[in-house]
Amino acid sequence: MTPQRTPKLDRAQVVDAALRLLDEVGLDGLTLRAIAAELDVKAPALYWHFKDKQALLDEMATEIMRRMTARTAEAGGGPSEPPGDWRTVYLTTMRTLRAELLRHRDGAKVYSGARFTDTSYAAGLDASLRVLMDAGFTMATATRAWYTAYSYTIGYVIEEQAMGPNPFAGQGGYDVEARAERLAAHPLAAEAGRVMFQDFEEGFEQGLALVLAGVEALARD
Amino acid sequence: MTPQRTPKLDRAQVVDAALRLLDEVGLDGLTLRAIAAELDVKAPALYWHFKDKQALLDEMATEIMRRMTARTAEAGGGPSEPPGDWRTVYLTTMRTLRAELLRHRDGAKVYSGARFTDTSYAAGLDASLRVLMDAGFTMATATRAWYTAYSYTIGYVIEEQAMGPNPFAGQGGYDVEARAERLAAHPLAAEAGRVMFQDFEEGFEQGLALVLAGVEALARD
DNA sequence: GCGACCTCCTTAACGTTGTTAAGTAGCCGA
DNA sequence: TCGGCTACTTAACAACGTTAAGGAGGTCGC
Repeated sequence: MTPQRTPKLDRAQVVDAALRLLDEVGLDGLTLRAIAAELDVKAPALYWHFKDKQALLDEMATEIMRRMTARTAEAGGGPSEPPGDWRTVYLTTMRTLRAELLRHRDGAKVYSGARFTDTSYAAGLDASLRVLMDAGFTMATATRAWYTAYSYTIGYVIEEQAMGPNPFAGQGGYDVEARAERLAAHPLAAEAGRVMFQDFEEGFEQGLALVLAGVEALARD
Repeated sequence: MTPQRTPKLDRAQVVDAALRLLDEVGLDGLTLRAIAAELDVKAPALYWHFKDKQALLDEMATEIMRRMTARTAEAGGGPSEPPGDWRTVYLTTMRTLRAELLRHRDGAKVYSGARFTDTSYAAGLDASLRVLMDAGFTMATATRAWYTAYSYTIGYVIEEQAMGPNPFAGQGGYDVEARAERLAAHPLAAEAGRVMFQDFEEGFEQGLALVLAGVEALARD
């Protein structure tokens, strides 16, 4: 199409195209040939910019992380603004993480299966921990509080996205009632399915509030 | 080797061989040809027992789940025995889940990427919820308490196993100090790495205790 | 202005993968 | 003895990640 003069591609363009394609075809359908086609290029061209497919996936995960820290920073105010309550920062960080993972199909799988290609996550983590420690937490407790919510969020979104290819389908993605019928012999488990898989948004908030309550309980030891 | 008379294989043997091979080669190396070779059989033979590879992976995840519920049941006593404190049951369930995921290389990835092939998980879930509700929890709160710890455990083990191919290597799998040096500009983030990645066993326990504290806080609303 | 060089892509190909089609050895009931 | 079912084999296919070799287009030295 476009005649394209000098360097057609750079790493950022490839990552953008790959993330765009991911939403259409999912992680299983994300082939190098398809990504290359999206960029009007042949597959081996990608090897000029990335060592192999895993390196591209790593960069995609890093990009997701960067967008999350950027959004967290603007939500929580710049470094010179007065930091809000540590609770607000804590909740906002995890909500933003989930939102950014949900933004792409199989986002949590891509994210959790990769290693970051740079240390740009450190600034955000540092800021989060600073807020907690300014509130009186020790290093160890602040880290544990952060990592526990982090693990919870990752695990929650993985389960959430495993329910259906498109999380935007909401309660339509998975037939909760059919599940309940199958489990007629175990009424509690059947009813639990309705609680767990009906409203993921609300479910995430409740679990996150639970974790926060645990942090507060630990803080007043 | 063995002459093998009538039906050489059944589904359970294939699943066992696949789980055994998984520990050696990891999820990426788990090919149908390799699994078949393990069973002295050619790859297409597996299609007699499973619709496709995903069906085999689903069965593997289901088997992991079955082993977990079995171990949880024997740890928590049979259905007729007096159930211990709900806290004990809650903690034991999640510890057993983690232990069973760690038992196989990439166990958490296999587990979280699959759908159960039967409803055998329902009995265990039912029992767990029953204990919580006998302790005074509502249906909604008991479910939320269970699913939050479940998500946390899944997320934690995924991160844990992502650190290195073999979790048994312990602190040797990932160079924590090299990470700290890279993050010299962000001292809190650097130190956090030591807390998060040094001792996964202890780290899991602390996070689990945190979640439990949150459940208790919610219980006395 | 010309050849050498570097950048960035293409064409061609390789080995491996999941999967399907077709065939076949052994058993079982009629 | 025959037909048919079960449980496998052999052969083959398209698609995948990846590598090797080459070529177009620009830049630089001289």
